Amino acid sequence: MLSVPYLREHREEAIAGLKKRGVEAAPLIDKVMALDDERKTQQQAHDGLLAEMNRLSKSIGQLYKEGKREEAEEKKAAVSALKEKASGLEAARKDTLLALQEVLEQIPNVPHETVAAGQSEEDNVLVREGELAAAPNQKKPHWDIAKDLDILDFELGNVLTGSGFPVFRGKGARLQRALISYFLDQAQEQGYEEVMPPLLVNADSAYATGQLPDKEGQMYTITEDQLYLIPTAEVPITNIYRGRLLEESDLPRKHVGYTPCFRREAGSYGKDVRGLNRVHQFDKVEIVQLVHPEHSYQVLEDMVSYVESLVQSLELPYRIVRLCGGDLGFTSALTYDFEVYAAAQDKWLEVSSVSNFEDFQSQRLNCRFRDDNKKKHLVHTLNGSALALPRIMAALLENHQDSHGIVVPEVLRPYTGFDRI
RNA sequence: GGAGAGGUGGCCGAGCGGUCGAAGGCGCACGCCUGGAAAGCGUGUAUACCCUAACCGGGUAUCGCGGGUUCGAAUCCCGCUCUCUCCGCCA
Repeated sequence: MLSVPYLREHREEAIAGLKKRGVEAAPLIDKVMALDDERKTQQQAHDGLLAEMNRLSKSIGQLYKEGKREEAEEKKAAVSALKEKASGLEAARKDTLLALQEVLEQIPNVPHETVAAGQSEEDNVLVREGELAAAPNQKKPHWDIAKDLDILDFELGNVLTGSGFPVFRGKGARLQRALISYFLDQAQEQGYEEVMPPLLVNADSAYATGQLPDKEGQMYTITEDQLYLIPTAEVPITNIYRGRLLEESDLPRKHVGYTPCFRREAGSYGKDVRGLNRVHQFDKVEIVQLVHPEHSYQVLEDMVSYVESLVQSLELPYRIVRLCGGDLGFTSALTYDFEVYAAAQDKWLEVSSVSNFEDFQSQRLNCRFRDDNKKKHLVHTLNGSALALPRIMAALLENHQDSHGIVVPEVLRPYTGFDRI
């Protein structure tokens, strides 16, 4: 979330920026200021009272030592009286703090200056486009080819779990694993440290990366233990740094992780749900960086280039768009989406989202670094899918098909052990 | 899951209910010393928020977390949590 000092010092900038999201921020910011002022006043009163009580209590000890019992008893009564007053003040202060928190949680991140105003994906800006390869001579949707080749079973998933839980099998499963290994190996070459995090996280973690409270309905919940299935590896990986104080020389921290991701996708029934286009459990390799604020936008571009190189290496037609204000995630300041073209469906499928959150996440994460002067600053966090598997699989099947089956891209062959399906 | 032991500052380690944000040591920083270094000596060395022009000074809170007792708690009581040891169960 945004910090109060930021909102104080950059009020107009924040209002203008948030307008690009269609958010009317002025009333919210005013409320933040008012609550913060109230909080300060209350703290002053409360602290003063406590100081008085502390002074008296100390003197009581002294009085007892000197044997002045009566005087001590008098003071005891005085402190007791103050105590009641103090607890009232404290309750009020807590309420104010909670109210302040609540308002802050409603304010999304301020979009970067390059973000266009806009309401939906219609307003996203095309950044660049890969070459469109020659269309395959056969155009079966991936769910049909997959069935023909017996590499993917949607019906079986229905039996085991429910819709949106496909079962990969045979060469399909092998291809899936090849993609994961390939993506992990590539990221390691770029200096990302691999991690295998837990797939369940607690509420603190979900809160720090912004899944709670805004996106609670999107996560599967283990109510008995108050845990959440991760919707993305971003959550556990970023939370490695929750509450941490780093040295400037520790930066950047670069991590890559493969995890299954679980999403309820509530409210999206009927929208592009065929085949692998939208599923409840999917595999994804995620890259995460924590960097010095001065470098975060350079790093964002680097991450975009890296993801682009992955998509290119898979010989898929792609395009990169810069999300407009309205399409931007709550916590992001700037996001690039990667879409690949699925030839048979004649559709663009989102396969990666690369974002700079600036210090919006680290504020909640409370992850800072210390510079040479021992001053502490919030780090900037970034992440990106590199890549999300199902739609990559869909695009591979649709774009690399011929009448005999599927041609496996060159880079994956060392991993699959076969060049055709 | 059961039994026991324990969680104190960057680390180690003291701490009777009162003047303890916390002895001492190590480490670290700066200074002195030295041709230079080591040793030695000296000084300093937690975090957050509030007051303040101030990274000077002052206030409040923090000794795993949360409650309670008390005029006053690192010190007493209760709950939780984590670590270690033993037992049970188990991929």
